[in-house]
Amino acid sequence: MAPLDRSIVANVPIFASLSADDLDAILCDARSVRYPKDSSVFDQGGEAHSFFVLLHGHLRVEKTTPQGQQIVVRYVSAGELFGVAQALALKNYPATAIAVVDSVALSWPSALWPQLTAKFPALAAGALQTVGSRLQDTQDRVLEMSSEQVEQRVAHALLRLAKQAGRKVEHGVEIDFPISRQDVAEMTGTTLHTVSRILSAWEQQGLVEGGRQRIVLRDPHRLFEIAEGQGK
Amino acid sequence: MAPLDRSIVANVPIFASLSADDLDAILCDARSVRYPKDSSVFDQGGEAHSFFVLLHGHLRVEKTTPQGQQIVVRYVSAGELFGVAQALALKNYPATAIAVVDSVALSWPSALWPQLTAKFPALAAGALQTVGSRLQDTQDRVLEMSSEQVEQRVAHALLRLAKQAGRKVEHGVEIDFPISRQDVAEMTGTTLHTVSRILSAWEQQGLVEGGRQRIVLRDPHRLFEIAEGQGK
DNA sequence: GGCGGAACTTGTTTTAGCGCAAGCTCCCAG
DNA sequence: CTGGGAGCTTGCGCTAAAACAAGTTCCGCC
Repeated sequence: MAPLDRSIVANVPIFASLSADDLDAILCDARSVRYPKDSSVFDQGGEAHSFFVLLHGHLRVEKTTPQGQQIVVRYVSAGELFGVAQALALKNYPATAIAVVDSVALSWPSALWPQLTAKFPALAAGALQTVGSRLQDTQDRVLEMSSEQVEQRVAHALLRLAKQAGRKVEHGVEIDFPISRQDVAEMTGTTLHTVSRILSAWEQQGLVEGGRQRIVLRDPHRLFEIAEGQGK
Repeated sequence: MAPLDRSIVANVPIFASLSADDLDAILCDARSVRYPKDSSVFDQGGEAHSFFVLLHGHLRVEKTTPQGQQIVVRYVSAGELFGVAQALALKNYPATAIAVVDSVALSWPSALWPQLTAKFPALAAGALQTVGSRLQDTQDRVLEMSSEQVEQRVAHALLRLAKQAGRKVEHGVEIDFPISRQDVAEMTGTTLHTVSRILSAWEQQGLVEGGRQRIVLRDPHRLFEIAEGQGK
C-alpha cells in the first residue's frame, strides 16, 4: 500500500492534538479510497466494516424507512469523521452515505477502533464530541420541525448548508455541491413541490438564485430573518 | 460524606464492566442527591457543573426555544447516564431535566470527567455508546416526524414509553409516571388538543385507558399496527 | 443534433390537524 | 366541604401544505 503522508490530514480536527509519530502510526493502518460522484461509501443495513475520515469532497447521508420514505440525515464535509457505527456498538450502518461530488476518504477497519482508542484516548474524546455535536444538531432539528413553519425550516436548512459548504461567488454564497429541491425537501421534512414554490418566490424577491441542482444565497441576512420568524 | 456502597450501582450498565475496586474509586467522588417531584436537576443554559447517573425515579428532559416553544427530548429511567454536557465539549446544559417523580441521582463534578475516562477507558466507551444510541433515537424521531401521520407518531411514542417505563397492570401496561397529554404532544410535535382527541378515540375503541396524567395501554399489539400504518 | 428523462415549475384540489373557544372534572388547599 | 385551578375534552372553522396533475426546461447520451 502506498504510504500516506501525514500532511494529508493536517486539516482533520480530530487528529489535531496528536503528535507526528502518533499520526504516522494511525495512518499506517488507513487506506485512502476515491469515491466517484453518486457512488455509495456505505449502505444502510450493511455490515459496519470500516470507519472513515473524509479528506476531500462532500457526502450526503440518508436514511430510508421500510416504506421507502427517505430523509437526508446530514451532509459530510472534508475533515469530518463518519461511519463510526462500530463505536456506537452497532453492527450495521444505520444510514447510507453517497458522494455528491467526487470524493476521497481514509478508511480503517472497524475492528481497529478499540485498539486505536485505547492507545490514543484523544480519539475517543474526539469521537464523543463529534457524536455529541451531531446529537445537538439532530435535537435542534426536531425542535425546528415541531415549532417552525416550512418556510422557516427551509431558510434554516439553506443557511446551515451555506455555513458548512458555502463558496463565495460574485453576488452571494453558493452551496458548493449539486443539491436538488428534492434533497432540500428531505432535509426539512416537506415535499419537492413546496420547496420549489418557496425557492421560486424567493427568487422573485432576489433572495436566492436557482438553477438545476444549484442554489445561491444572494441575501443571507434576509433569509436569516425569515428563519427566525421575523420575516413577513 | 456518607460512603456509597457499590451495590447501589449494580444495575447501571455503564459501570457493569468495572471491577469492585474501580467502582469504589469512582463512587468515592460521587454524591447522592434526592430530587423531589417537579424539581429540576439542571437547567437549560446553566453551567454544566456535573454529570449524573439516575439511581431511582424518572426524569423528563426538555428543551425550549427562545420563543418559548417546548419539546420533550426524552425521558430518563433508572440506571442511565445523563447530563454529560462536559464530555460533549459543552459549557452549558443544552436542556432542562425535571424529576417527574421523586428521584435519586449520583452526581460527579464535570471536572472529573477527563480524569475518570483516562483512568477507566470503559467509561468513555460507554458514554460514546450512550450518546450514540441517543443519536439513533433522535434521528429516528426526525424520520418519524417527516414520514408519519400524527396518529402513528403518538402510537410510537406510547409504545416507546411503555417499553422504557411500562408497568404491568391488570388489563394492560401502565406508563409508570405521571404524564400529561401536553407532554405527549411535546414528544410527538403536535398539540395537546390533537393528542386528547386521539386518546379519546382510542379509549372508545378500548385500546387505551386514560385519566389525569395517566395512560394505560390495553392493546399494545393493535397500537403497534397503528404505529406501523397498518391501522385503519 | 435530436431524443429521453431527470429536474423543476406551476395550477388546482383536498385534507390533516392547528387555533380558538367553551365547558367539564377532578384534585387539593384552605 | 367548598372554591379554584390544572388538566382534559370537544366542537368548529380555517389554513398551510400535501396530493394530484400538467406542463416546461435543460442536460447528457446515442
